[in-house]
Amino acid sequence: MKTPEELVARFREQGYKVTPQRQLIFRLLNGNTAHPTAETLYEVAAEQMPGISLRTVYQTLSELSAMGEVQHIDLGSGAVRFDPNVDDHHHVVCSTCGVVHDVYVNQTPLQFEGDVEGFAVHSTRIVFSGECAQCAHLSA
Amino acid sequence: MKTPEELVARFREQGYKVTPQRQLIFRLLNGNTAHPTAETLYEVAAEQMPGISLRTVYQTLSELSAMGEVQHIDLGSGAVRFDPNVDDHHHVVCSTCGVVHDVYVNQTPLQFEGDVEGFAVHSTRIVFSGECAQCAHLSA
DNA sequence: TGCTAATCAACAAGTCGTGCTAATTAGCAA
DNA sequence: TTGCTAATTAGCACGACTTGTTGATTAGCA
Repeated sequence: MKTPEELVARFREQGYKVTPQRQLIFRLLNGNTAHPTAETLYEVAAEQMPGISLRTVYQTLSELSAMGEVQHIDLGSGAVRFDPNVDDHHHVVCSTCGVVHDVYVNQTPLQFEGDVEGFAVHSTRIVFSGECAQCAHLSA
Repeated sequence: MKTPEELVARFREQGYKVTPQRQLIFRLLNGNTAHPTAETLYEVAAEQMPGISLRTVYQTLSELSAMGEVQHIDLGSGAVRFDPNVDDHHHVVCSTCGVVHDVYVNQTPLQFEGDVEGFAVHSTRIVFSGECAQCAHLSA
C-alpha cells in the first residue's frame, strides 16, 4: 500500500475528497500486518474518531480495494480481511487462534495438471493452514 | 468420496440411518465434478424427490464433510461448494463464469519465507484464478 | 463562496447457513 | 412385528456479514 500521504494525493487525483475519516483509515492500514476485518478496523478507528460509521469504513476499504491499494482476503472464516501488503505474497493461517501472516513462495508460477485446457491463470492464491508456534506451546 | 454403497455402509456403522434422502445425495455427489453448492444440489435433488428439504441437504452435506467424504471449498464467491474429490488437489476458477475445476500440483509441499517461525502446516490450499477457454473464446 | 461529494443515522434487505419447534415418518435393532 | 429413536419436514427466526437507501448535515476543494 502507498503511504497515507501518497494515498491522499491519489484520492485527490481521482476526484475523491480527502476527508479526516479516510485519512484515519489510511493511517490505520499503513504498515498494518494484522489483516484486520472491516469491523476490527472500525473499532480501532472509533477510538480515535468517535462517530465514524462502520459504513464509511466499508466504503473506504472498497475504494482502496478497487484502487488496488489493499488486498481483499477471504479465508472463509466469516468476515473478509484486508491486507495493505499488495506484493505477490500468500498467507499462513493458524486454525486455532486465527492469526494470519504474510509469506512469500518463490516456486511460483506453479504448474498444474488437470482437465483445464486453455485456462489462462491471472492470479494464484495459496493458503497454508496449521498451528502457529504460540498455539503449539499452549496446547503442549 | 466413497461410492454410494460404501457410504451406506459407513452411515450404518456410525449409527446414522440410511434414508432415501441421504442415498439420493450420495448418488448426486458420486463422480460429480461440478463443485455444487448446497443450493444447486438441492435443486437437482428436488427434481428427483419433490419434498426433500434444503435443510436436509445442508444436514447431509455437513455429515459427509465431517466424515471427510466431501471437501468443503470456500472460494469467497458466496456459497460454499462441495467437492466429492478428496484427493490432495487444488482448484482453478474462472473469474468470468465461475466454473471450478480440480487440478493437481506436484511441487507440493511448497516452501515459504516469512515471519512464521515454528508454524506447523497441516494443509495447503491453492486457487488459480483466471479465464477459462470457453470464456476466452466468447470474449474474443 | 458554492457546488457537490462525503458522512451520518437509521433502517432495510439480501445471502448463506443454522437453530428451534412440533408433528410426522420411517430406519433398524431386538 | 414391534417399538425406540432418529430423520425429515414446514415454518419461522436469527445471526453474521455486507450493501442499499434515504434524507439531512457537513465539509472538501476548485
